[in-house]
Amino acid sequence: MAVANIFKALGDPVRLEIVARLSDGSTYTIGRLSEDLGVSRQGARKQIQALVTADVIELHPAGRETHVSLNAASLQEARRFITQLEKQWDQRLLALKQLVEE
Amino acid sequence: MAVANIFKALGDPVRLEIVARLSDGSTYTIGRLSEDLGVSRQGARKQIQALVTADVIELHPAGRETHVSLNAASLQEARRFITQLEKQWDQRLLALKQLVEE
DNA sequence: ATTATATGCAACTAAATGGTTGCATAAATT
DNA sequence: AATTTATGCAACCATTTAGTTGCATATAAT
Repeated sequence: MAVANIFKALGDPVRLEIVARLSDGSTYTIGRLSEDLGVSRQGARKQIQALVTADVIELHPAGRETHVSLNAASLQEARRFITQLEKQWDQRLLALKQLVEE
Repeated sequence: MAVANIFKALGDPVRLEIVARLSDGSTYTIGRLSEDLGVSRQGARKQIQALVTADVIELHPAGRETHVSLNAASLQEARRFITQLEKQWDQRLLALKQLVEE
């Protein structure tokens, strides 16, 4: 289950906050992004790295700073997975309803 | 970020498999559900408990067995969260595109 | 009553996780 | 050239996690 890695990456308050910030499309440097997360810069950096490893965000070095951006494809994959589960669920409910109405 | 707990619950292969099975709407006992997951019954039971704690599934005791069912509301919450992020992302892309076209 | 089944509970282990601090270094600024 | 800034790397620590095994217990079947 490759998508489990994406969910896992989203399953931490600090990492989810990072992703939420990036989803506004702005460009952040690692330093900027690390502010106000309630952890040290290096603590934030580790979570950023976790998101990179899970392919949820990307790093783009530029001079002495590094820009961070979202990989929207991962979000999409996660959403599609859930949508698929919900679809099965809804179909089951429909089948049950029809059974009762007979 | 309450939704982080749901993502965390989905962020493990065994747990995600459990959720995927339950999404077909069938009723499983804990024992049935624990089969073929590649871990011991107690190992599976711990993951089931983790999903219960995260409010992703529910247990319904019945005699000597316990039935397990999905809480579709949690899935929906997770999906809606991602959808919201994607929305912001898409709006940003649109704004950038318009900027270029000027 | 005995046996089989479904489940629960507890102790234990190894590895992963989330966080820290300290120091190093490359790039930009003065 | 000296300083400031942005970042990286490594060691360390406490807690959580994912898994195990062993034993207990309540319900159902024979």
